[in-house]
Amino acid sequence: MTTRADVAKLAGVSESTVSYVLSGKRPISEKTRARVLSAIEQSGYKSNYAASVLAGGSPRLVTMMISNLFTTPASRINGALVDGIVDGVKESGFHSVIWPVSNDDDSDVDLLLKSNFSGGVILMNVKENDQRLHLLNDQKIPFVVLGRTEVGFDYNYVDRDFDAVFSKALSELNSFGHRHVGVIKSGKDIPVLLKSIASSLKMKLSILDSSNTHQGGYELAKKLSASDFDYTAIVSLLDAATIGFAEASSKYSIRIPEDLSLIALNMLEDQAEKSEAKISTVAFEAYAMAESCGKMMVEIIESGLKGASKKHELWTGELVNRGSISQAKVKR
Amino acid sequence: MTTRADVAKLAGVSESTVSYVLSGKRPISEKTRARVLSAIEQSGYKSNYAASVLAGGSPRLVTMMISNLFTTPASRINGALVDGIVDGVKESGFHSVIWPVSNDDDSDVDLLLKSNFSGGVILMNVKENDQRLHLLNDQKIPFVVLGRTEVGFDYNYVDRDFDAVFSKALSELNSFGHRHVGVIKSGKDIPVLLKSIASSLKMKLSILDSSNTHQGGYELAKKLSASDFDYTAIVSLLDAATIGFAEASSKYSIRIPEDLSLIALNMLEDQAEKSEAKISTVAFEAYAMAESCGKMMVEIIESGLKGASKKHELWTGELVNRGSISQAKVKR
DNA sequence: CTGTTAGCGCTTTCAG
DNA sequence: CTGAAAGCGCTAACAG
Repeated sequence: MTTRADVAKLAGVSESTVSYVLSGKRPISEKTRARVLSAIEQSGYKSNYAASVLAGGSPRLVTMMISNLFTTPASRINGALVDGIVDGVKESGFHSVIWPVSNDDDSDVDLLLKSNFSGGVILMNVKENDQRLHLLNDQKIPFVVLGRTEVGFDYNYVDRDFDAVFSKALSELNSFGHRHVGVIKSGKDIPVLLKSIASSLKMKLSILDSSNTHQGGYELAKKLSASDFDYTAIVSLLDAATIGFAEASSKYSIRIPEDLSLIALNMLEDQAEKSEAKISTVAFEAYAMAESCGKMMVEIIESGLKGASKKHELWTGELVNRGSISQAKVKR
Repeated sequence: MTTRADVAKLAGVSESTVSYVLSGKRPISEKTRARVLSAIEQSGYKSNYAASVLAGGSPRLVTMMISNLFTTPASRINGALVDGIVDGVKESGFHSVIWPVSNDDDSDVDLLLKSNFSGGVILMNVKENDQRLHLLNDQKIPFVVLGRTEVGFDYNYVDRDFDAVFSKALSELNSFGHRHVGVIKSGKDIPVLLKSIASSLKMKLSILDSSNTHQGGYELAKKLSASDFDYTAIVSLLDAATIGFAEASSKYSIRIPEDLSLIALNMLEDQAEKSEAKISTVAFEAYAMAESCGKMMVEIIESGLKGASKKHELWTGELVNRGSISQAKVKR
């Protein structure tokens, strides 16, 4: 194991100089920098993470805490989010790890805090009043949430601006003359935001309950085709189900009225792109959003003790109208 | 931050004594042990991971390196494997993290090796002659592979015993009188093992190419129902596709001959259980297998310098016959 | 712009 | 059975 002492000797400088060319925390002449760098190269020196952390260097590692990583119905969103964070963090010169947590056992969270080897943590899939936020906040560990939940104190997060997202979708439909809109989602309640926007636009909403799977959407389509409904457009909050729904007509010859408009809200840009049925969407730039979350995290870690300012970032996404069933104006 | 010094003072013992009650590496009288323990309790002392690693304590952390965590078609297997490892490792008193790696960029792997903060690494989804194995082996970092690949040297792994798995499935079918069997898988080649077992049983195999998705299986069923085939049984290597295939008949009224036997090989026990169509399977105890992998990893880390013995563990799984289409004997 | 040095908190000899 | 003390490799004052 070569240490920074070996490198220093090899380069003919002091040990601290080596540290400083590595951290860039103080000016170094080009000459010595070059010598040190080549010495590092030659010796195959690898910085020792534990030592650096112990000595007070900020841990160049961010931890993603994701519950239900594998239990949620398969949707591509989670993957895009993780990928985005990983890349965002990496671009800032940090690395990230995923810290698996049991869903209903905080001992894992505890352990992470104890071990204290990560510079900060990114939370995903937060539950209502998620206890982890409280723990992290109490321990004064830098964290940012990808998403939001109400906990009674302020914290850093980046999230989709659902207000704007819903507005965009409903306004679009409204401008096409739609007054009664179906909402594809799991469960029977209507998101408050959606409801209030609809009411301000004087539009009526009906719930179309479905699981977020290709098959769920397919079955929904089948059910609808056999029923009498009087909404003229659909807004979907489920990505996988939307694809199943939209493809039901083209692939399995389920008869869905051609003039039924369909706008997906929680769907990745490229996911919509790849789907055979052309689904309109208020694009969810999950990857980019997560990437910015990663960068924000690093920024916060680096700003360190200077007082963690609470930052928020909201993402909307453009309305991408891909035509097909979604372009139809109301005829009936 | 309370340190072991604080604890020592509180308990009225030396610092090293605290360390030793924690590690159990030397005999401690019951009295002092109790005093120390309660001092730890009182002070809320948390051991500092970085310091412990730096001082030469073995890192109580194992790293899972999983490529393609999110790009592979959604199957429940990966999730079960990760969960199993996490739990297995945890039971041994270690913790695990997932180290995201880009698919075709070894810099992530490198970084992990450099930082050198994890006691060992578990590799999943290894490719043919996976470079990571070489890196890990060169660096003499303890690792075990969940799965197998040929790399030219011996290493620790736990894997399914496909030989036995294939044997079980084909023998079962053979005993029912089946002589020509379809094989659901991606791609057109037949696994060598499967082929040789079939030939020793004098059975003929035909490939049924499908993507490993519910829909892939569904479409396969549709295609088959419209074609003339003369195999009387199917062995499937794809979990998601198998479910789609089997449910095609019950849910979407695709006509599949009732006497067509179906045995799934890469399907979780509970996955088969939950599927509506009762699919026979040589159960893949992915969770349990992964759990044992995690334990093996810890064992190897702990055995430490004593020379890393190469261990292998093979899992088969029982044939679970759930009836329905799979119980049919050959009639035609 | 560079070197010296005192720790970070823990593990582990060595010496009772 | 228990203590004292020497580092592990690095960071960040402090001192030029």
